[in-house]
Amino acid sequence: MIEGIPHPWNLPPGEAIALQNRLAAQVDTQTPIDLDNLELVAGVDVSVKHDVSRAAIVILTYPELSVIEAVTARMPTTYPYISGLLSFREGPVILAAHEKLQHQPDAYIFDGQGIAHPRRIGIASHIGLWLDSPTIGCGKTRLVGWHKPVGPEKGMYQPLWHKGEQIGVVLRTRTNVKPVYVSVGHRATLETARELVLRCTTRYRLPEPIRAAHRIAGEF
DNA sequence: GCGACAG
DNA sequence: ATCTTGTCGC
Repeated sequence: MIEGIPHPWNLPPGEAIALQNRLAAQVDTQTPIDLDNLELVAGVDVSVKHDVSRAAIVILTYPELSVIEAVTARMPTTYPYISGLLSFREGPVILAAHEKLQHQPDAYIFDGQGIAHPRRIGIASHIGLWLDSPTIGCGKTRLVGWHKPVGPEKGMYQPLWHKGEQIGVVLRTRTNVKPVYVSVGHRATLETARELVLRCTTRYRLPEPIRAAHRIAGEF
């Protein structure tokens, strides 16, 4: 049972923040993702052009990382971009795309944060709760938190801290290339989240599921 | 008041 | 996110 879900998405900032504070308590950061029996991984991304949001969800086999399904959805962009409230802007179009999915992935990797968020409920956590599924946040830049310098080689990482707690890791996915921000979305542990992101990364900075989703979300 | 601020 | 070409470095 998940209290507070479903809920409306077009909430004024003040109410959106109050909702986040209620939902954050229900995010599961203790259940490991079963990497040994993982078969399908999904990548989620949204592009916005001329007030039209386009979401893409791509399903890849694991560990081969071959794309076997890709769905998209588009709708007018209504909610403004407000730092900390990204899920209210991109959530609806992501869920619309999700309804078209034929396969059921074992885990989703989002372009954005999980609990590495001021109220511990970034877009990956919020959508993870809504779908009651394992999700991981993998952002290209930092929203909140601080960290020591990350070693230069692929696989090295540093804890990401915020208000005395570890909210994620800053992970080097490619040697000598700017690291990414990995955090638990929902129904995952930080260790399994970091491991999956790394295992889904080949020769580029971003993990394949996100690259594939980004590519498709940006198409015409 | 000043600076920060996912996509 | 989006506006936008070439260019430096491994």
